[in-house]
Amino acid sequence: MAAVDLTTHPGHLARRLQQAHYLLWNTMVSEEITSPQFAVLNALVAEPGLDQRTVGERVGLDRSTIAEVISRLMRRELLDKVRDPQDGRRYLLHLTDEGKRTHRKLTLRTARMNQVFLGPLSADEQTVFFDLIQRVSDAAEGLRNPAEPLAATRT
Amino acid sequence: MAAVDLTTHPGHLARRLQQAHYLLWNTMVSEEITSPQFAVLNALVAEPGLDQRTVGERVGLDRSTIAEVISRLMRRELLDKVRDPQDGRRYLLHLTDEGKRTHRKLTLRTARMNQVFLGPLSADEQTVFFDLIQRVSDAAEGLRNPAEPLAATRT
DNA sequence: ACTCATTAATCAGGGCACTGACTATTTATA
DNA sequence: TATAAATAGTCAGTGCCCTGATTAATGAGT
Repeated sequence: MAAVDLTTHPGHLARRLQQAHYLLWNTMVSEEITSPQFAVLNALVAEPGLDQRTVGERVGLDRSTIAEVISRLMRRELLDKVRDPQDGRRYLLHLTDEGKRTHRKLTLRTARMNQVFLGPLSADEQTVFFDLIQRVSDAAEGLRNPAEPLAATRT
Repeated sequence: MAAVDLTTHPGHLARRLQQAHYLLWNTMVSEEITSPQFAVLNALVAEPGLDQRTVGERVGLDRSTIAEVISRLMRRELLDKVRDPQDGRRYLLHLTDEGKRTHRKLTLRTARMNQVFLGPLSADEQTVFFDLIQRVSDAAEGLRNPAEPLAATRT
């Protein structure tokens, strides 16, 4: 009795959206490099020499996941990892030439894919789409660290 | 050179949205039962006696993933699996009493969680949110079986 | 200097998600 | 009826994603 309608569940919709994206990425962008891997390449193009933790922060991956993604990128020789001489705990990350080349190539394809993906929406709707998703994500993320507990409490 | 802004990439946003949801689910709904597992329970409340493949279709999981999810639910004794006497390939799935109880309990919690999750949006915005995500997902899903190769050349 | 807390990274373990290859059963057809 | 095609489910392999425990290096306070 009383089954719910999953199409009114944002979590379910989020999962479906990601699956749809995964599918399109695979056919239109790359079967080798995944979307999270591209995000890491992109972060290192923007800020070469970041350490692992910070890259994870930039692209939204926790310490364990980022370690795995980086090890795969290293296996493909798309980036290098060097101990920080200033701080022996850190590894500093840099793209190889091959890594930069790959990033440039995929940048074009992702742009095309995004157009197809968002094709069903008008320009205005696309703006709203970004805005709404971002606001929901940010708010939920904000609940992580009670820097600003919404449920009262001050002290 | 030329790093892109990931906040304009729907795939990246979709991933972040799902992560945000995962987090909230974990804290507000259950640490034992996951959102996909709940979706399976829900499908079987709506239509008892479905076979594996069809359940997967209902909740948007492929044959391999649904098999894993079901085996976990069976390990927790939330559902039963019986060979279809009419068709020896199929397994027919039914919730146990415990499964029904769990579904009922989680239904309440997910409703509360969805309210928090969507809290940042007005009622109108929530409607738009569902509509936009759904349209994008459906369209991408429709591209699954491309009549023509979209990998290379377009004409 | 020495202890102690913090921090970067790793590891173990569990779960989700896909593809491609394989088994077993059913069904269509030659 | 014998065989071929289709279908349900499993298995192997890869990758993403999280938590909790551990290790190594740093930095602070005494």
